[in-house]
Amino acid sequence: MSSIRDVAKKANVSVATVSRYLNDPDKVAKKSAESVEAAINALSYKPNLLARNFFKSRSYSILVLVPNIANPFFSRVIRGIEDIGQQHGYAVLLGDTRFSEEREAEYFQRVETRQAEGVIQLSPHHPGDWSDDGINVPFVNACECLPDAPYPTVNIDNAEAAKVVVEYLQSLGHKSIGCVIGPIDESGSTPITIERLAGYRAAMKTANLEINDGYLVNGDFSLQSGFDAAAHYANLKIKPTAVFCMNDEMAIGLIQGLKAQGLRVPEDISVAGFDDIDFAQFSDPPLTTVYQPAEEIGRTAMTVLAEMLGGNRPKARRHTLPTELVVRESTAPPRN
Amino acid sequence: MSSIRDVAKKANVSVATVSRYLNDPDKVAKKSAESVEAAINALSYKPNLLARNFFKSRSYSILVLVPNIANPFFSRVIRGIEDIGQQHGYAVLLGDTRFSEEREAEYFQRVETRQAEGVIQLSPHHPGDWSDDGINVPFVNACECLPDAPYPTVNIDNAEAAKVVVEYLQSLGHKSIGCVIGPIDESGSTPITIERLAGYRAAMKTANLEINDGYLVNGDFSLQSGFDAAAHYANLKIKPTAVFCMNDEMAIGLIQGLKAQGLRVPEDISVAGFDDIDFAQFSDPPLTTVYQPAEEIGRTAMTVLAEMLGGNRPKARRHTLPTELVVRESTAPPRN
DNA sequence: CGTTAGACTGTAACCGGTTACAGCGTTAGT
DNA sequence: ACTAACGCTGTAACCGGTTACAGTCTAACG
Repeated sequence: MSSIRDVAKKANVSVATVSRYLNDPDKVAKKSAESVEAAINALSYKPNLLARNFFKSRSYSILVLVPNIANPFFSRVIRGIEDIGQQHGYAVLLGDTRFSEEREAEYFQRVETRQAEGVIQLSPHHPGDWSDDGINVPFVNACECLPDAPYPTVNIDNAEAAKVVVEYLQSLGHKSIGCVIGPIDESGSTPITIERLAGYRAAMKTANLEINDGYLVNGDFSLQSGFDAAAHYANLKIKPTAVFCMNDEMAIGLIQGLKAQGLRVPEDISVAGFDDIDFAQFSDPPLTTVYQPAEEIGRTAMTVLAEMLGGNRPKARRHTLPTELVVRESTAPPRN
Repeated sequence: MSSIRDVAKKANVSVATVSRYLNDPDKVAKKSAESVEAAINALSYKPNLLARNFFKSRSYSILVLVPNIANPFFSRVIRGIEDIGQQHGYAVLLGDTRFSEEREAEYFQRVETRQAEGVIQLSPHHPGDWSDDGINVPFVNACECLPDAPYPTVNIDNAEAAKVVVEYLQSLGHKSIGCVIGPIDESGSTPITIERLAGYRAAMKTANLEINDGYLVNGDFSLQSGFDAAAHYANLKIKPTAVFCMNDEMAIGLIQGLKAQGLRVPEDISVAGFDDIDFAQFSDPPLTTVYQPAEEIGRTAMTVLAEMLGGNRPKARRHTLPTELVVRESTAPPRN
């Protein structure tokens, strides 16, 4: 493998000239530039970025911590991150933590050892979970943000969005509205579940509607857990006439489960989801849900991180992106 | 930021001793080890891996080129790659190429400049597309392999798997069997479409069944393209009684499209997919498809790449993983 | 012609690890 | 007591870029 010194020798110039040619060609005389170029081609020289990055003490990489990359919502966020990252010259290091804090910590090491310059976290964990002395690395949280986080966050107004969905169900005339919730951690670090639940409760309270026992079912954001929830609802003596699911997978699973139980959607029970993943539009019936700008969340997070890495204080600490209720056919007025 | 020399000074030993302590603690006397440890803690020293990697001329990263990370099949493959990569100490650099060869080339630069040690390609492109002198970097292709590729490949027997699906449809009594195919590149570099099509044709030929004009519809692996294909089939005078789709998204889209056209699945038309993504089980009706071991493909690809990076010739050049027909309810015998 | 500014270039130090090699002290063997 | 072997340690070169600084050459100016 040829080095810059080989090129310099071949081109009869100094290494400094070669380096300058590579980084700022205007600084070298045309004649030198030509012979350097020729030497580079002759040796098919590629600068060793390991060396450059070492000297500059930069890795031009950022780490994305994601609990599950197979989740279509997260993978869309990552697309957005990747897109802007690429534009700024940052490579994306993937950290699929599989909900394991151990793996998360392992990955976080990469930053402390300079292999990544910053982190975008898609889970609700604080980086303080691993190092006591606060956050000493550029860090942005997207999607699941703890309240009053001491770092920039990019997300949507989960409580408000959930409230809008539930209010929409109420506007159709529903009074018994169930909810399939996401996982709840006893440590309380599951903000999106908590926030969306708060939105649900707020909407119910404002409308003076009661939340019966059995309306709330635990899920884990998977299709299967939505499917399983159907059995629970089917067994209730007084069934809800509508169910809000905290993500689209659970909603789609629930719809299938309800059908398996002999219930029709939306005639017997309306179902609404959250996220608006691609499949929402093609479920049967097409799913009423809340659109979350997944790629935009990723793009914003990466933009903010790039700002921080560029040495600037990010302009805003909290970025709240708009959501939009998408009404499709899985919701309808209740039968009288 | 403290360096190894700071630690050495504080611990009253040489940098060599500190380095040895970090890499092979048995080599240093207990007394030295203790003072080094104390110094490391006092300074909260973290070795600069940029420096280490530079010296060792290794990045401990591999690059994954994927046309679209938001595709649930690919993201499962990546999970597998990531899992094994982590075990071997390799970080995964994500390269979402968005089907752009330009982006692909940009990412490939990372390898030539030593920022990644090897590549796992999930598209059908040869690395030779970018550099003329063949493959000089550890390279593994997964999912979409060109025939006679001069590098290790990990995939399934696409033709055989497609044949099995179509034969299953035939065994139900179907004689008019359509096919929603994937994108076909005029340059011919779309192996999975070509192979699955070959399997479809082979099954039809063996059964002495004709492939009418209009049976084959172009798709692009998206839900929407499957949905659109439904209109085409609905407009045919003689409709197929069954349709094989080259992936599950198109199959799910097709089912919804057919319903929108007033056709019932499977009563009027049977539909089969390919991949067995999570949503297949929860479509309505649940989708008959071919299970592809996505994570296992990723794991195998990473294992092979790690072998190559370890300096070993990979034991096998071609890894063909088994598939399995998964019969669900989107397929049934044709009426009368 | 002398001076000076400006364009370009080369030398060598530097980044922070790793490691070859030489040197030291201790112990064991004769 | 001498030597050998062994365990441990420190010095300094090295990896391949970047860049501060000093130096050379040319052109323009008075």
